[in-house]
Amino acid sequence: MQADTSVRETIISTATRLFLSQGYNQTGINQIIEEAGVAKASLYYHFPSKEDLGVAYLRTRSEKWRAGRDGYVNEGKDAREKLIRVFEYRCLWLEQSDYAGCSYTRILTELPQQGTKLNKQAVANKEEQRLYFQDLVGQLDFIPDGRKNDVANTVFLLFDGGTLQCQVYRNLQPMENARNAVMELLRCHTKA
Amino acid sequence: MQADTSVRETIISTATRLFLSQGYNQTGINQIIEEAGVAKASLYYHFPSKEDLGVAYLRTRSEKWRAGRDGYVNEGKDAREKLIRVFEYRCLWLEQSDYAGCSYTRILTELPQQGTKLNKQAVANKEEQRLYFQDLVGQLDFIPDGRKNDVANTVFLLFDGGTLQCQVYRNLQPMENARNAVMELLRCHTKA
DNA sequence: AATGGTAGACAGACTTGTCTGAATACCTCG
DNA sequence: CGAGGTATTCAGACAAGTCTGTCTACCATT
Repeated sequence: MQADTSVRETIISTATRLFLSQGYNQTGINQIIEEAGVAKASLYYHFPSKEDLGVAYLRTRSEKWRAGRDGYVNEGKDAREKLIRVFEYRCLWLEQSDYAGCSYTRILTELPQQGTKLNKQAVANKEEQRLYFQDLVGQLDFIPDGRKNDVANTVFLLFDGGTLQCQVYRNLQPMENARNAVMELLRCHTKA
Repeated sequence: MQADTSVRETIISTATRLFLSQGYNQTGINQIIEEAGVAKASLYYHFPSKEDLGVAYLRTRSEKWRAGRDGYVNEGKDAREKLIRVFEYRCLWLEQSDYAGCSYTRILTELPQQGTKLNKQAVANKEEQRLYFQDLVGQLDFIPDGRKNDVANTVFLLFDGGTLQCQVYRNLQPMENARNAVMELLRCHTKA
């Protein structure tokens, strides 16, 4: 088999589909290997345990998200436009996964026990998200330095709230509301 | 046994503690009966299945939340104060559960399969939450009728985002940020 | 020979739910 | 008050199925 359809990647993409649609805990190893069409020994050859597969799933998910996001967002001409475009790309992203929500959050909710490899990976991914917004808001020159943290926090809250509610209601309205709220928030700041 | 320490309620309160700290899927019937100090037959006498226990758990959680919230919130003198107080009570609530987040959201994430009793109950509880904010924002007379829906949606997004992030980061800062964002949002509308 | 893969039996632990059989509490009616 | 019937609770064995992970034995390509 070629590298782009290697067994390892087949396993990850099948696991991704199942974890997103059914949840991590409700997806068994046996279902993954059956639907991926690989042997159990092959799975355990590439991943020492289900948890390690879970970590690889989160890492892959994060890479894909960042790549797609950056490609879409960087077409915005300034930081303000870019920030709005994050929310618009999020809509595409959520639609693609059939409103599966945020994989990091879902893992954290399914496996709340702190300190495990999987939990740590999810927290790290969430942190990357937070820093991304902090960085982008930092580039908004019409916001005074003393207020940038507040704005970044609010944007992050709206992003997480929107993602969560899109998952719950299975449509894009909450994310569009979140985008509108961010636009309104920035408009308020240009006036004030 | 008296009604206030009935076996049924002991089971629910033990299940609540375990579901919140470990998650629904990762808590077995056997652990619940052991820690509650009741016989397995007693659990199945009161609840036909684990899922029914889960539904009772969500209902009880919702009742307690609404009672506590209303008691705290109704000390506010007007709708604006009340809205802020919801976020402040949420901080107390989250602290009490050791940052377990929103039980409805967690169930929806752990059991994404639509149509089950438990999933339906969780969606219904979330809907109650949404309507509560809609009602409260509707009473804000300084907001034009045409903008009330937008404001209510934003408030709901901040509430869900704050709850989620408090769960992730295990501290109250996100909820306090959410409260501040709501105050700012309302201030913006009094000016505009 | 080494590498990466297949098929599937198997171990051992865990899951929910059922069942037996007895004991206790409560409530109503005489 | 007392008796009988009903509702509730107990302890725990058991069924039937699930789960992760191990292992053997074999195959194909390099």
